Amino acid sequence: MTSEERKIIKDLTKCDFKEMHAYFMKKSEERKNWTKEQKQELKKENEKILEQYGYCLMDGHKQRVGNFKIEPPGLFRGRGDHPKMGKLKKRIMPEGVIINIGKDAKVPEAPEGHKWQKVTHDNKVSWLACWVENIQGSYKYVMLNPTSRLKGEKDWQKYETARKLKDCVKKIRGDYEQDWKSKEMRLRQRGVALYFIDKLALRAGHEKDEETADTVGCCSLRFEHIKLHSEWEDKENVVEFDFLGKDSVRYWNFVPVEKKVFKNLGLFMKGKQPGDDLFDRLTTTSLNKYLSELMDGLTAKVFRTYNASMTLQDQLSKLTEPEENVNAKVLSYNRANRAVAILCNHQRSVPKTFDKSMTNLQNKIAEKKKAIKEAKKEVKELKTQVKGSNDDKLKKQFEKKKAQVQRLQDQLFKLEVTATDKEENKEIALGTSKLNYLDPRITVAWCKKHEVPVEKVYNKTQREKFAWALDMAEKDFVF
DNA sequence: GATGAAACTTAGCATTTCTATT
DNA sequence: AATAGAAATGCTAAGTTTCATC
Repeated sequence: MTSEERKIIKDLTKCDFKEMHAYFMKKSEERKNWTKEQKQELKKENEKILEQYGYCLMDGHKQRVGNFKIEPPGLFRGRGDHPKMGKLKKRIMPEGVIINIGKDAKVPEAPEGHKWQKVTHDNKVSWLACWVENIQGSYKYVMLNPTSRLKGEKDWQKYETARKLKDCVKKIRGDYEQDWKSKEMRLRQRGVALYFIDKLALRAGHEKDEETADTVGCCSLRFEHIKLHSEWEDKENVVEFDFLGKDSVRYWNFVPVEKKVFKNLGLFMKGKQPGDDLFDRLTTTSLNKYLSELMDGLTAKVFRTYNASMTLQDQLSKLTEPEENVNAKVLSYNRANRAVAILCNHQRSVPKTFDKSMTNLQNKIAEKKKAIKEAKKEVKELKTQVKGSNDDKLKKQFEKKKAQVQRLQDQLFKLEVTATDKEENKEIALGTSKLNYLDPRITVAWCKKHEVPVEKVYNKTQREKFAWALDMAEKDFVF
């Protein structure tokens, strides 16, 4: 609103937005009712746009660009209780866009009547274009698609760093346990924080300003975010975490900890009140500085990658039964993936259609069971008929029916596995960990060992993204 | 040490596309 | 061929990390 409008409108709850809402509902309804031809036409248009703007040439190789469309104007929502919710996100004009391109490359033309803010040739960064967004004043970048060589190499590097941590994690753990009894408060706090980051896969948690939603990570935990329970459900020294993390997703967990950790936390909280930092002597910068001294490339987030991938490997070996069929094995894989998602607190809201699709699935299962019952009955009948005759045709029919029963039973098993998987996955998101935390070489090696086609666990895009790991499938890789 | 710019990864949800079923 | 439901993809916000400057 303008300042004039703000004088008139002071309480949004007194505004009636029904007309606006109806307008957009109508728009979306209209779009839904487009004819097949119109939809085809739109699809073609989009393909043309992708062809023209969706690729770039990097070191002579054609690469897919990730986000080549400028973000359109609109109302900023933000996640959680965001102080800037509802602000107008302005349209970006070419005059606000910087182009980063090879020295000798042809610079794309700005839209007619406009100029780019600047054209640079910085080959030390990966972005192709950038602009400053008006809500937070932060930079937005046009970068390459995850399937690109550049991103793939970066991804591989990330997992190599995590693998390196494996060799020194024992020492690091020993060190931070020592720090729990240090004379210096700073070191005690660092020791406990690092223990949380390692054990619970918490994010680093840097300080944020008042202009963003109030969320925290490990280093920014405050007094009110934990509660100490000397006893809780027959366990001792339990820490209750309750805070909003990235994207305002709630982290709520009861964790039994070592006595020394428990006592230290009591110490850190002494004399403090809600609003005070739990780790007042610790910042992400100092923590990362310390970590980088322990191992080249080590930062707080490496622990998340490391523990996620280790959990996957560990759970895969525990859950996979070599004698089971492919569907059962895929369920085991998903369960291992799920263990990681739970560790990393990757939640999702229950899909709107969850109950309905669950019911549908149950109906299918019931139908299948009925079909099996009937087929079995027919098998039985045929069996008695076959016994009393020498009819080859009848015998063939009998064998065929038996095969059908087997097929139906396989289908039933698959449905039941799907239902179990779906139910267990109701409020858990697997995608994030699969895409960002799990070393694909573990997955690929598991597929090979257990004769599960890679397609069962990675879709097309994922296979493209992890092409570098799939290529290594010939070698037996152990994390 | 504090602060902010810069560049990159990670995140959940809405929309779009695909697939199976009728 | 139409349609519903599932799966894939797009979108862009929200993190982490590093580096420069005071």
